[in-house]
Amino acid sequence: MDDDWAVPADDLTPAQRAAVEHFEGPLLVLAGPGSGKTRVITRRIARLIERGVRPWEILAITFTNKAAREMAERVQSLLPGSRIWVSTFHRFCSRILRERGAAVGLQPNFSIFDTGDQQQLIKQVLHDLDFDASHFPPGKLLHRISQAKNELLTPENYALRYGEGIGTHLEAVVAKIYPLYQKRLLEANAVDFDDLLVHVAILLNDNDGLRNELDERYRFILVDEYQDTNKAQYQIVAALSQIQPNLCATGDPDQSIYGWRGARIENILRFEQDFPEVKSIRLEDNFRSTPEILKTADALIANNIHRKAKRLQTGNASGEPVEMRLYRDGQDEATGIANEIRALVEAGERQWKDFAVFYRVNSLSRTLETAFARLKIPFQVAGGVAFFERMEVKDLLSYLRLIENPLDRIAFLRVVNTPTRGIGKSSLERLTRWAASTGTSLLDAARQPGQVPDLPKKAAVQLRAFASLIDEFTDLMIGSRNSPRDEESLLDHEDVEELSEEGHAAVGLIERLLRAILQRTGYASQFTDDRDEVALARLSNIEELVSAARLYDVQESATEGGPTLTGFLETASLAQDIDSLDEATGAVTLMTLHAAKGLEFPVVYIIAVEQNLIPHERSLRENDPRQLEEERRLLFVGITRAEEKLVLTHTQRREMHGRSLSTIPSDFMHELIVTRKDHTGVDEFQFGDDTSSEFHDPDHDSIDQSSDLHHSEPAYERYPSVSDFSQKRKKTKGSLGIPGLEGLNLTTGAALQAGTNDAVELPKGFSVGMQVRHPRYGLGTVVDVSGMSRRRTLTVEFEVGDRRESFVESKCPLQPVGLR
DNA sequence: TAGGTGATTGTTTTT
DNA sequence: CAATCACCTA
Repeated sequence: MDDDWAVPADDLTPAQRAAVEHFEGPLLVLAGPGSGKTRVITRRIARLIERGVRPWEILAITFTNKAAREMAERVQSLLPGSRIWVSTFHRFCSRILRERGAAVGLQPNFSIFDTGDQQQLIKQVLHDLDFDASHFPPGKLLHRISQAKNELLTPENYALRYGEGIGTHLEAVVAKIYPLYQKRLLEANAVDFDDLLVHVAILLNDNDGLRNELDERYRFILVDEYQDTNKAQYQIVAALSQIQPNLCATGDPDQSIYGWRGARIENILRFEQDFPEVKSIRLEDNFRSTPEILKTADALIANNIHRKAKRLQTGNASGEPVEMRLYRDGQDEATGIANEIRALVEAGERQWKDFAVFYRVNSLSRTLETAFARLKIPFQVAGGVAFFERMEVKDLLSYLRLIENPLDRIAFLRVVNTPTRGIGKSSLERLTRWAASTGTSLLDAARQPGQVPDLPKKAAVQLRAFASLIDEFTDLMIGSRNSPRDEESLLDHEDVEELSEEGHAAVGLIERLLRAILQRTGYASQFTDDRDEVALARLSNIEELVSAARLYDVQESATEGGPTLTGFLETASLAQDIDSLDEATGAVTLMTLHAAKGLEFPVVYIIAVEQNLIPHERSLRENDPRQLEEERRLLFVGITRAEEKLVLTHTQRREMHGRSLSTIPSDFMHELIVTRKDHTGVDEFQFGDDTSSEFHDPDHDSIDQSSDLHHSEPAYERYPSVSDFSQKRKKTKGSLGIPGLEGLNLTTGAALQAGTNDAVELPKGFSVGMQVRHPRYGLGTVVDVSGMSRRRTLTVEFEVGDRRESFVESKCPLQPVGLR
């Protein structure tokens, strides 16, 4: 959707123009998919500025960082020099809290705890309260606490509502855990994701002065994706729109897909009651998709009962029918899609970046990734194992966190013995206990280990050394801040040389700090000894983190505040999966349906349209029609991302947790207007040499069973039996335990998995000289085999890049080439 | 104390 | 199949 800013307002529809031109007072824009909502918002902001509103009086909230960045750029390019602040709710709240958090007990350098940090913290709390973590899974407790926070329930109020004897057993436990959890967060000068919103909501609620000040300051507020705001976000927006009710909410109830994390679709539905003076505008013309795609989207969403009916119309030219394909299994599905994409690109019809593949759960990306890699198709994956959550990245970030916020006990415990310094579990236990009893922070306790009873001498020495190390880093940070161009004594020769080779670019604050940490802790050398895949991946992640730091340094040095540790850590904490996506990159995009919101692609595949995935098993459990409707909306969002071509797929069998299970078609299948194609009779090649022209176009063999299967059966009467999942698992489990099989190395673990119910497959039996293929490194030759049994190790020389790698046979993703 | 092993466990989606 | 965890040994 390219905006042509040169054209004034005559490229807008009447409805769009009305939204752009509306000046003061509340405005609700109900925007169907592809109706030019983003363009309306940017235009509107520009128009406000034209009318004399100061850029800093405008607050624009988007759903993603990426959208925020793009929106700021668009406004900038429309009205050069007008910098407006666009951000996500979480980022906005974080900024408020850095400035005004004292009232809720936060210092400006507070840490933001991610899910992993929360888990650690809740485990400590359970430990301290003598609860058994195995009986009260931390994840469940955290979920409850999160729900409570989303409802703005403080620990006290939660206890009042759900305390002993009032709620369920679990709730009673949460009522005990939650207060201490919250106390520990504040003691660590930290917040979790929910707190960012909750603290601000409470701040605004309790502090009229602050509320009025900010209300006046943000005269015009625009909130996108309003259908996905939760109670806290609602309250924040409402609090800032009292004196100046110039609130513009945009969104689409049919695209509300975050109910599970507290989003309230009602917020948008009742906007008109909340702001009686509201001007409401509906954008119903779709400029994105073909009529075929729109028709199937409309047919699907029409099955939602709790919904305001809406027209979806387009003047776009007719295109291909929407396809519903059946494959045999996930492998075939992935290979089939990969082959088709490759063929279309090679025929010159499409570019790689025209394609996107969506799936319901992240785990479905793996098969796709492997197939794409094998067929040498460039692709990018949104999310998956997020970069900032990788172990080595988190370790290094934890050093930074501890430097920034010495009270951050989670960060302390993470790095105090990383890399190992001989500070063991029991020493830390003693340290922690003493610190708690004296009210000392862990880092301060480590500075005076002599005070801690029963601490082994070695541990005491090491703790003191660790504390001085952190002090060193802190000095470095302060020093750098004051004189960023000083020569760094902590940098070793290599770094200095590297620097001078790169010219005179001064190393920025964060990069300098990271390099110092790496150098002084020897962190990276843990991985430099090994030459295995994992170690290499870790090293490259470290590299990537340093690059990210450098990028941040460079970008921020242009701003008034310059780079700060807080800023960098915040960027890392609030990073989103899709931030890293790059439209310009010539690659196919893989992502979850949730991540797809707000995006568009010429060709879209949605895979695994199967019962228990779409709709997801967990949304069927409680037999709650509202949850089912959210699943339907999720599929609706996916479908409406497609511009020209849409292919939905499902399979007969699907691998889950290493088991192959037969699938049930999605209930939504019958609600869609699609052309069905059967690809199960087709032999998709698996290990073929892809230099040959063995490509098999499935379409030529496929049977067009029927077109337009549009049943009108209501879906809600046919909930599936979910239980057979676990039953099947138990049944097959026993057959795997064939005694001695693995020890004799008759076969690999992977082959065993594949051949469970039928005959055990032949062993892979790699031998020297054999041609093999690796999903990432490509073709290679086995040059050495050593070790026995499960230690059996292969060394492979790859054709590309002079690469030589070793793998443990039972674990490596190598495939023999030329075997069937 | 560290590192490895075996066993058990789980599990949507994300800030 | 992972990731995590409790336990075991050097």
